[in-house]
Amino acid sequence: MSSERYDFSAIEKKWQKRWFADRTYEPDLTGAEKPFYNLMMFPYPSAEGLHVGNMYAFTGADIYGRKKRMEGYDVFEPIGLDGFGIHSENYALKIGAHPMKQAKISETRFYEQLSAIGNGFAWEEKLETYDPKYYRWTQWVFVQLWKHGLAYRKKQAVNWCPSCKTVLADEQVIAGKCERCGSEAEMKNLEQWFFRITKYVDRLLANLEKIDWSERVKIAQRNWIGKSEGALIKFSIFNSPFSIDVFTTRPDTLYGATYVVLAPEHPLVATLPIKNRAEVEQYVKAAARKSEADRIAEGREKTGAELKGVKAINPANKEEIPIFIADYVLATYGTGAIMAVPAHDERDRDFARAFDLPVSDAPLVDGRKVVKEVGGKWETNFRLRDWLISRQRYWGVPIPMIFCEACAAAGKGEQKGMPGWYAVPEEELPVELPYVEDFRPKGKGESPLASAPEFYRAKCPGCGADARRETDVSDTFLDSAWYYLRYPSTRSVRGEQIPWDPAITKKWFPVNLYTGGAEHSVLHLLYVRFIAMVFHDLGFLHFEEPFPKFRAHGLLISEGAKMSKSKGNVVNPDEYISKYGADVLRMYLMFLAPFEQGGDFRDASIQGIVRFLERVWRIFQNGSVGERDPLMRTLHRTIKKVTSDIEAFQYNTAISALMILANEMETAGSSEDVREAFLKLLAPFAPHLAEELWERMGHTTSIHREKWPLYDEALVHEDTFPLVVQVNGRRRATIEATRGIMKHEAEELARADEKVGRALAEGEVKTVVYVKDRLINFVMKSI
RNA sequence: GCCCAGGUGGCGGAAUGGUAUACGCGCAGGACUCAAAAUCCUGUGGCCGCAAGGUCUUGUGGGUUCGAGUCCCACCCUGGGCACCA
Repeated sequence: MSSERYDFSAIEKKWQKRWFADRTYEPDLTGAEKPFYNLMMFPYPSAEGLHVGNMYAFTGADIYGRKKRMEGYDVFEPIGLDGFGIHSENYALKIGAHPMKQAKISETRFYEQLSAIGNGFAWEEKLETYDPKYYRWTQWVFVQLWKHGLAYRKKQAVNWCPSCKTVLADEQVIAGKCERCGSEAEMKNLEQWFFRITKYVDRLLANLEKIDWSERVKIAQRNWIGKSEGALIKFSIFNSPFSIDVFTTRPDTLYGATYVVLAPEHPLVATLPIKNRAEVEQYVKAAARKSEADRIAEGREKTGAELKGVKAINPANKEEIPIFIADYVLATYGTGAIMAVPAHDERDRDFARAFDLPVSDAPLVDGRKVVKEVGGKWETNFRLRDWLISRQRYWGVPIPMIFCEACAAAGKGEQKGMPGWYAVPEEELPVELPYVEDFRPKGKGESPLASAPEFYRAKCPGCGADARRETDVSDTFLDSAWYYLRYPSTRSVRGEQIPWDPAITKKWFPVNLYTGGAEHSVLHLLYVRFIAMVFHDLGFLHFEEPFPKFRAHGLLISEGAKMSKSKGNVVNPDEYISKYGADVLRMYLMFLAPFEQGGDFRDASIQGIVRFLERVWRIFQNGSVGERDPLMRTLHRTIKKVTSDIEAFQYNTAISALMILANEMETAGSSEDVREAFLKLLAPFAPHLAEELWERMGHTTSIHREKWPLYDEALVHEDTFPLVVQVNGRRRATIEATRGIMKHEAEELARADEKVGRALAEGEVKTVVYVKDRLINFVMKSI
């Protein structure tokens, strides 16, 4: 018996090096016969390094991919860095570094860490979003949207983060706060670039029914899209040519509408002949100053102002009713005006109470009929708004647009309604982000690039006159909205001339499995679907849903709370990898709870996995027992369980099954066959150890390219089963019985049991329920 | 307020409507050791009992069923998401 120690550190380093040199995880991108694209959300290297939560996510995805590879698929598991954008820039600001230099440092660090976790990454196809070779195509994506009328510029009230000093998309404002830094977002009226995601709203919603995604993520997208069906009803204004269109989902309450409310920003406010103009304008101004957060902080007490001198007419009962403006009505939803029904709507009731308005007790009517009677029109509204792309920051993809004063004055331009604006010609891409010493956000609604004349000076692509480049950069979520399309084409010869190679794309898409965090439900996962639909419609992609199967992993918490630096409970994987090894950490993370559930990281129980892998090591140090094998049935049961558990992302129970098998191998001994099969089952979870023991068994090729074991259904069960005998549903005995016995045989066996006999003697048997190969239940008459 | 997910031993968790508590952690006792660590063995939900055994137990209360952690109804609690969207 050898007593060689399990030197995980040497073993893991050895195999990581060998796999890389042997290109073990590099599929043949052009010739693969059974492509399987196993994609995981790439990390943003914003902080000190990889988070144990990243490792949790990557390991879970990798296990699935490793099994697929062993099932004969050509698995492609790429990795990269989402290193452009506010998160990386904020980190650079915090540590006083320049983001362009810091990116290189973070890159080295992240790639080192990502190498150490033992995933089957296809390193040759890695990409970084801040690489001009990559963002050249991000700009190209922008240009395509522009050319097809899906990118436009518009002045409107937008979210502004006073700390990040930039505008934000609606999706990046969480409960009134900036998604990145947590500052309260303000509203500002600014001219910005938008993507017309709302054009795709119907498909974004309808396709959710067709894709296999974690249900909670689908629900989040549905809520965010916020479809509601209702009616558009016209309220004319007494003695006036004007009228107000309102949107309501409850036309059946029309008789109870006792006043009308406009959003403070509603255009009619300026037009109507209002008597108390000064008072109204004061309210409009006050409302404009308020941030979302302010409004929430006020406890939603209703404020507003009556528009004196005008009255609206309820089209149902022809009554004259007052008109108000109030900030509880949003300018950006519906028509920016509502009919108020204080009897049926809580918000209207609150407002009516604050302003002492009468509440009507008019009964409900048939909504369909009343809409017809008053000449209303059925309409569907969505809460989803267009995607705000501009950011007044430095560290991002420059928006590839040029504005020409001369053309604007002459009304010339590339797109209707956008005089003076031209896309940078595609052959001139990328518009490279220049190194700028003072990259800090300025807070004046302009990017730092607006202070760099050598950057913004350009010639107009239309007329050749001196013109000015757009100086804002694009939202980071644009970088990640198409990255998955680039991976397989990064090394393609044609990848120099086109963003994604059509032949390779046809072969590898759509992505077979996408794994990532649920926190991106309405951010990344919505944008990426939108961009895919656009390129599908433009004929560049053969699919419109990029990820037919998506699984959200659970959240890994620590000490009962979400890991965060301020709480000081962030777990760094490095120390665990150096102390226990990547295989132990991988298995520990996967063992603590179901993958889709997440769990609490406690190092106390990591010892169980340490013991397990050391036991496995020990088993393989001892010789095998030869041909006759007592473990065949346990083995086949384990193969079945591990196979189906991996498919269902239930890695915790798969590991438990492996433990049971290993325990039996240690006590009963195991043959070569059992050992080989065991190592294969272990390989996705502990790839280094499995590979090492595989080699020591005399194999010269990688276990990760071996065939996944198959089970024999006939061997999954024992010949006997424990027959549970119940009397009135209470267990009285357990008898070893032959599988497949008939009811009368089981009954005979059961009656022969002394305790059962005693229980049956107490009454008369009414019925006997027999569940094959499981239990028999005597139901007594007395009950 | 609305929408999800969940509530099971001291802890993480396991259970196609069919032996609740698999697997692991922890704990207790034992073996090995001069000793410790490591390892191995045994035990480990509560209550009653010397024991055999009995009995109760999956957030609470009802229901369906021969049989409910699992299905139905009501409620309580925790975590997450959305939130003045008409």
